[in-house]
Amino acid sequence: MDTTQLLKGVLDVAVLAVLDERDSYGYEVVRRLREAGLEDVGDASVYGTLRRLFKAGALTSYVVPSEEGPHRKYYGLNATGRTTLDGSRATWRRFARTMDGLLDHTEKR
Amino acid sequence: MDTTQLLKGVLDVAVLAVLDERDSYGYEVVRRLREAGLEDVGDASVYGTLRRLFKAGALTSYVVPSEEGPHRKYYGLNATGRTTLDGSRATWRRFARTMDGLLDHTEKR
DNA sequence: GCGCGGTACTTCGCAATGCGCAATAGTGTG
DNA sequence: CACACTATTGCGCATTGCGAAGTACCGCGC
Repeated sequence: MDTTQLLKGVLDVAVLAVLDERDSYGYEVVRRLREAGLEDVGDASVYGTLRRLFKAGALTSYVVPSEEGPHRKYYGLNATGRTTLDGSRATWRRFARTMDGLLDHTEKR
Repeated sequence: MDTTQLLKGVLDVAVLAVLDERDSYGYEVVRRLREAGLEDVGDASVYGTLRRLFKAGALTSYVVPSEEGPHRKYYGLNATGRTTLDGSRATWRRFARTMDGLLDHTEKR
């Protein structure tokens, strides 16, 4: 089953959530999301989302040269990002409950 | 808060769910979805979704001339539609629980 | 009869966003 | 050296929800 369309609009919150736990860089965010259960998430989507959120002013960014490989571009939440996260989390919960209600209500007995 | 992106990929299931309860036509589907809590759903989206689902072979369709207004194009689930609904419902639940887990896990204390 | 509001559907084109793919580049392993 | 893994960027595509406009049919009040 394809979850691509379900991810729309949710990837933002998901990325903000893992960054709220601790600063991270693209490649690692992908791994953490997949470990959390979002196994089908594409790497290009995450990188794109990070850039978008940064451009929207929700994230800070700093490059950390690594001696174990290529450099890493770390991202972290700023005040705006935390506010966005709180709002999006609430929106998600309202929405998810609405959908649950709709699907439960009509489910065959 | 904008739920447009959240609707992506979910409108299908929502429409299938209300049609599973009983046959309906576009205009009424919109009303029923809004009453169920999806208040921001656009009418063009629903009409589009109905056409898409019909084209995909999940729906039956029959026109009922109405003496109380314009004709109504009724849609109903066929076997394929019910199978699709069952699958999508399960997919939604798995996905929603994954997201809930991710958001709970990282929520501020 | 005429305008108005509500019902009901279609078509058009746009905007947002997730993704595949290719390119670049550094590191360590066989 | 070829290869795999890490790490990022850019390009272009597909999907899909939506706004706007147009068509059309109905009953109601004036």
